[in-house]
Amino acid sequence: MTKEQELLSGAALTTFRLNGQFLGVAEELARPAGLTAARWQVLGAVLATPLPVAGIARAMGITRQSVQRIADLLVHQGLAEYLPNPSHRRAKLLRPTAEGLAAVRRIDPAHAVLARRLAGELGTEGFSRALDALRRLSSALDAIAPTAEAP
Amino acid sequence: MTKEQELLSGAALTTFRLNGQFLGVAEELARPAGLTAARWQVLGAVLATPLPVAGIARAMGITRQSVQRIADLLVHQGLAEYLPNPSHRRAKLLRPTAEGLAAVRRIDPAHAVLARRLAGELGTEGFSRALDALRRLSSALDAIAPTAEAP
DNA sequence: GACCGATTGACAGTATGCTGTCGTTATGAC
DNA sequence: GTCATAACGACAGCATACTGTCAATCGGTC
Repeated sequence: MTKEQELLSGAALTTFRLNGQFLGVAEELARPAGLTAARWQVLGAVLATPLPVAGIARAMGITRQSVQRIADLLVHQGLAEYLPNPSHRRAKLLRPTAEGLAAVRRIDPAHAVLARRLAGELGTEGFSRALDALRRLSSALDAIAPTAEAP
Repeated sequence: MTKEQELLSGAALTTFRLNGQFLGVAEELARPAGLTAARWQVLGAVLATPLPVAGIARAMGITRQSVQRIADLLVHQGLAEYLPNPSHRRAKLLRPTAEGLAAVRRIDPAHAVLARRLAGELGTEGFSRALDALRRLSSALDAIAPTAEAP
């Protein structure tokens, strides 16, 4: 195995692990608010401005179908609602309800505590550089592995 | 939201995206060899030395149940086999068959090409530093969020 | 104004990972 | 040597994400 291959495999494997770790803590943070990590994430995506399901999917980098499922659950749960979209009859806009907003806000304190602890481990500076590294890696993957989205 | 919270959310969100990207490329690489990303990963874990399912799970940082499922599929597919474990009657050791080894080797060339392209984007040095950042982040999460595994 | 391609939501099927629970097997304390 | 505890595999059920397919809608072209 070449050195580059070791780096690629290491990065992928570590990312898989990291994904599990972040998912775990997100799930823990969200549970007391009656949310799951995925629902928190979708709700978070429309906190600032309502978006259609496909738009949320693009913002999150996952498929519309996955977001659709979560969005329907959120609406059914009363944490979000669909608004008519003036510019597209089918693509209704998703927006959190008051209850949904309250749920997200309830997560905030524990989220802040965890963020502070992590920053304590890495140093705010190191934390910031780690995030940069993640973003660069993601961009590089986008650059070399076009997801068949290039028309 | 505090600055630390922005960093934590950004890191989590970017990791989720990165996970999807690495999973996607791994799936693409593995498919021509008749493997999936998960099967490739499990097979890769026992290339050097046979391990019981629970051992693989620990090495990969996921649950034994998930590994068990994949391992059974690999055995059923003829790509791996269970060996009697001298030191534990139930915990049979998983080992790739000749066919399993061949499948993994078939992935190698495309893997090398992709690794080289990614290294071209990031620079080998930058790639290496990115991997370090991933590992530090993972360790920091381990340090502050014990997965209830501390007796 | 009619047509064509792209976007969107709906629905079905599949892969992966998780939790929870149970019986079996090793390991260590006594 | 016995017994409690931990580790392990087996099985069931759930959450998330993906692919594939189809009909409805929108936007631009002619």
